[in-house]
Amino acid sequence: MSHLEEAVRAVAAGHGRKDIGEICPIRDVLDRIGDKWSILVLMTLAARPYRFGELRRAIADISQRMLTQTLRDLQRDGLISRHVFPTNPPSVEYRLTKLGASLLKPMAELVRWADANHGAINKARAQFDRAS
Amino acid sequence: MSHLEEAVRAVAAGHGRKDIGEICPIRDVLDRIGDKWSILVLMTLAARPYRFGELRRAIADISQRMLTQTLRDLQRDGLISRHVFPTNPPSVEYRLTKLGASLLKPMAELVRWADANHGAINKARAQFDRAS
DNA sequence: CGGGATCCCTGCCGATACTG
DNA sequence: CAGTATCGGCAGGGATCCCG
Repeated sequence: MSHLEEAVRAVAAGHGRKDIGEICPIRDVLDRIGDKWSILVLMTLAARPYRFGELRRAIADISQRMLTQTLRDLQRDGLISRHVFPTNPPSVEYRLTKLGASLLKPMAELVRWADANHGAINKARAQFDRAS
Repeated sequence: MSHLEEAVRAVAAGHGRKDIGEICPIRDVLDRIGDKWSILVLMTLAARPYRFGELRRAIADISQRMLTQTLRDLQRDGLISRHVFPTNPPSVEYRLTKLGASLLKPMAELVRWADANHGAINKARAQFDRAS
């Protein structure tokens, strides 16, 4: 919890900067966690390597534009690796890096929490909405 | 990890629905985690209850519009509670609920991960950017 | 003090069409 | 197959003004 307190105090101090990312690497990570598709891609790749089209079919709702962009961002952050096989037609495979795999552990904690508590959340929402 | 696999397979199956939230409560939670201010507010409230103006000063970069909205959403989800004291001028206090406090634990894991690995991420980014 | 209402602009993201 | 390029809608969120 001391990391939290640290971050909090850094923010509380104002710190003279505009970009929270500068004082708090957490934002950086959360921006990736928070975006619409990153997690889904990482979770899918947790099972095994996938090719582009495979991923597209596996996630289904994602547009190819977003899949491309998400993959590039994840690769840029070193969370997945990209392997091109110069076949014809070309074939590209994506897989988790060690870094990416290590992120899955804390993420699984969050998933477990969500799974265990989304009932309570929905109840709270219903009650809140009833009161207004 | 079985929850992950489950979610993955549910998504992979297509499932015939458009809204991921319906098949995967994770999205619900992640949307809140991912938004710009929720976590910062929760982390701040982890230390002690805060009044509205106090929070505003503590987080500093947040606009009062977003603070209001973030607090309402968090309250709606049952993560924080709101206590009005009919003094003059009025005084409103926010504090974590048990549910909110329980979320802080898995979040701390993520924070720890981010803290431990943002160096590797930045290195990966720099290398990726150099290669293009 | 603790908000609500309004204006406005930026960036996310989907749809579509094209390329090696 | 595995992308890139372009257009456009619309929601997130900042700035500002107002109110009890």
